[in-house]
Amino acid sequence: MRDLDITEVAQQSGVPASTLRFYEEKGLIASIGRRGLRRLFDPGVLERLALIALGRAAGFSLDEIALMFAADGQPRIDRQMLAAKAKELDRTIRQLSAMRDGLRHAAACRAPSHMECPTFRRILRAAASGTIGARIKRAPQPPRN
Amino acid sequence: MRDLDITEVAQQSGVPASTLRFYEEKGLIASIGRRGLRRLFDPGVLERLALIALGRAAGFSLDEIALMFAADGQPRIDRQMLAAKAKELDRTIRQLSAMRDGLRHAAACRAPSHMECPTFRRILRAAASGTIGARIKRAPQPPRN
DNA sequence: GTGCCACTTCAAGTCGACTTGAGGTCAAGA
DNA sequence: TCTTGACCTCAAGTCGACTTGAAGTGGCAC
Repeated sequence: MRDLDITEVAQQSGVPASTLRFYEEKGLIASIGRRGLRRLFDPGVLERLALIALGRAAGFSLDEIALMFAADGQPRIDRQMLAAKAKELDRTIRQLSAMRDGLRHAAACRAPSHMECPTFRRILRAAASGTIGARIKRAPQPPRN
Repeated sequence: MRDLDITEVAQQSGVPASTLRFYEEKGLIASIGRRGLRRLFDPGVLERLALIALGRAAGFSLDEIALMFAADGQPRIDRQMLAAKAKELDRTIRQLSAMRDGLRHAAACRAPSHMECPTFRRILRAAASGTIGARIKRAPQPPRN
């Protein structure tokens, strides 16, 4: 398979060219040359982009993902790191599940106002004691377009 | 219960004073007066802050949360909106669960490199087809301090 | 040979939710 | 009365992941 220019990579990966340039600048991907000004990429970049997408979806920052690639360019992913992230995700999932159940109840509840619903007030207390004043990081979001 | 000044609200809610000022400016909370320069709040602001924390934890933006309070200051929460958010959360939860399972496997897998593990490659393909090029919103995160 | 146009670089802007800093004010204690 | 120090305002900065805009360049079709 021959080299791909940035537009082809963008098309095949769904990642905008501006993002590819940004990723290159960050050291997440590397171009193997130029045709004129135009960057050329090894087809392997597609797998790499998939790996990056995977990491992002799992909640890793770009900087963390960058660390997962050793100097030789081979992914060198720390199993402890993965386990830790899995645990973190699990905690998040349990929180979100509780929240979802609460929302569902609140949506279905027949109390005239949510403030009169005991379940809602219970959730509220939980939020007040646990989540209040805590920094929030959000879950996957639909594309902007 | 008597009125609280901003420091008391901060202490009792765990929300920094700077954030309280910010929320007031955004119209999420209201002070009921001043003692000198110092803001005074009705104790009910604590419940309101809990409600805001709850909304944030459920993934609502501050602007969305602001809309949930009618002009009279009473929460007027649309049940459809709650149901929609519950559904959205559920989708997120399922995605995160898949990701967690994948991470767990990758962490435990004995293949010499992740790239040689079929399960890992399957997850990778999923990420490539679904998540690649999609905007990400992250899940709850520990406080910064 | 020449024009087009998609690429290039680099700097700056965006978004959301706050935080930080400089300079000002005022209630309360000594 | 005077000092202290915690609050005040308003503007600007931060963080992460990109996007956007202006100005430049070079391969390719004609």
